[in-house]
Amino acid sequence: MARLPRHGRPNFHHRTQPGHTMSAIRHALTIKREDDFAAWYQEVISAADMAEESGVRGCMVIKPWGYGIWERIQRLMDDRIKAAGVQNCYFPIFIPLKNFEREASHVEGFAKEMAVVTHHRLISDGKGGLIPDPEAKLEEPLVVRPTSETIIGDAMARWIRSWRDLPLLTNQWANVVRWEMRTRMFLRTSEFLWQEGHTAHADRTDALAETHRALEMYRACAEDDLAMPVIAGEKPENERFPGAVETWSIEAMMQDGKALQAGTSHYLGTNFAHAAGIQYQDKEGGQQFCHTTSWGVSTRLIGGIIMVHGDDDGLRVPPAIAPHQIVIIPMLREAPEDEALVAYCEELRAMLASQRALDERLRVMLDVKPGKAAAKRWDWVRKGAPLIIEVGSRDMAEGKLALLRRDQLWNADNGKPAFQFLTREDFAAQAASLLEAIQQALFNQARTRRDANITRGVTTMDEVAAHFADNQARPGWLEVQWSKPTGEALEAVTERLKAHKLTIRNVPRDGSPADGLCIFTGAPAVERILVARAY
RNA sequence: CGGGGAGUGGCGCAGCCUGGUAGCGCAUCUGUUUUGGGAACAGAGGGUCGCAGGUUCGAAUCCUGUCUCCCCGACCA
Repeated sequence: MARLPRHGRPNFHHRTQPGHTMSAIRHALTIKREDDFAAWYQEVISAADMAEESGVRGCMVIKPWGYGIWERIQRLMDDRIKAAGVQNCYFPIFIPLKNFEREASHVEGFAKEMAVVTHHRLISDGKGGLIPDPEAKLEEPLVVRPTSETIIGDAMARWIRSWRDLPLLTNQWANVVRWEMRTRMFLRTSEFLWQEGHTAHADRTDALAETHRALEMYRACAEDDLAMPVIAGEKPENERFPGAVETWSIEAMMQDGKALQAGTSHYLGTNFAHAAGIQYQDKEGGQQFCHTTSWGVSTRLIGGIIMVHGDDDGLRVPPAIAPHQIVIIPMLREAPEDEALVAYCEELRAMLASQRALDERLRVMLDVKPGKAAAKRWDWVRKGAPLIIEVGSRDMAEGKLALLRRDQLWNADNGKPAFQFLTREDFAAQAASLLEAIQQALFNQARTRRDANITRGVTTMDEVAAHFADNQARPGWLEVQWSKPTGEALEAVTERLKAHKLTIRNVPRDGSPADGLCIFTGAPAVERILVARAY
């Protein structure tokens, strides 16, 4: 597959549903999840018109539907951030190289993937092209931020004088650049959009509390807003953020059973405080180093939404983050009667738009773009609008409409779209609760699938190997017990896991205590870990 | 960054080996007939064949370089 699949009307794959009589569903996508998950993922992005290639390696153009979803995530996350007393700021995209040299493990972690600006002017190369002007070389190269700990650390050092200035709670919404070797739309792009929280505290206890507050905020956003169940826990030492003392994550299970790190929260100790000189005078008059944290979620979340909620007909957007929760499609015939039909639909839109669901006003779109209703319907199916309404002139005469729930698209009996016909008033009366039901249903489906694909009780590496050999289609995750080796012993463990393409995801925060032996060493286990293949 | 594959109208592809100046399906536009659930027929528009060099009378086709995408690996908040 050299390019993204088409998103026009597919050559239909007729499929007989097992257990049903001769029902053949004509899906809106050409590729099924079970046939080629990676190709399916790309087809969803293209078919839902979320993003496209830009021509620049690893960088994508995020189109209105994809960006609209990001704006919804931003809005809801920003509300949560501000509710915690964190204030938004903006810091420069260019960071002096020397900033990175101050924190050894930080630079070691990021040096391999940093974009560097070295010149500030172009000149003609004499052959019709442009080259950086050798006379315009920067005295000190500037790094395009891969993350902003170092430059925000400088600011914190300036802003913090006394214990009264603490805690200092900041956040910024920004783009960052990491020169990735292998990119995938939304999941790993060279440039991505994110939010990075940076906080400074008087002591370890406060900083750890903030680390956990952010983690819990991410769990709530993922589960309540994105309908994406996650497991919050601590990363093992080999997976820590460069420069962190503790790294915590939320991990979500994709429909192919792989794990996606959907958000991270780091306790940075005093590492960055020492590097940048972030100090305060305590109540006794002594100078103390601050304890800092950082935490972030990115446009990667959108990739997670696709792989958690998407189906063989495209994306399914949870109502809380759907740019349009309800799309009304009048069945226009390019005739005079269209005017009355649009008016009827506009009245419906107004009835809905004044209502609330999921603590917000309903977002309703009246799609009056010219074109056949059926074609527009499938466009919105592929985009994943939660509720799709079609109204024809006869519906209007009867005061009715046709309703299609994106999460219950097909009538299993005849393989046709499962339209419900109801009066405009009846629909308006239940629209809000329908949206809330869809939000819940998407979450429940995802949680049920995840829980069914976490395997516990595996106690030997032979069983691990057998599990992944026997369940290649969707191996899911394993929860195993271990003795938490460190240093070289941990490296030996990760090497053994790597043989099965496995990684340690995290130590679930709410997991049961250990009661057995370490699967790697046979020593008494101290905690349970999640092991999985990952994006 | 290593190995493999691929770039030809909006999308999916054929043509390339054996150079002769671009074709198919879908989509789009127009017309007609239809139409209550993903309409049919007819006609039309749309492409400097990723980009740059080279070979040649002539390059989508052969050669070299380069960019981008996909898969596997390494790497990776």
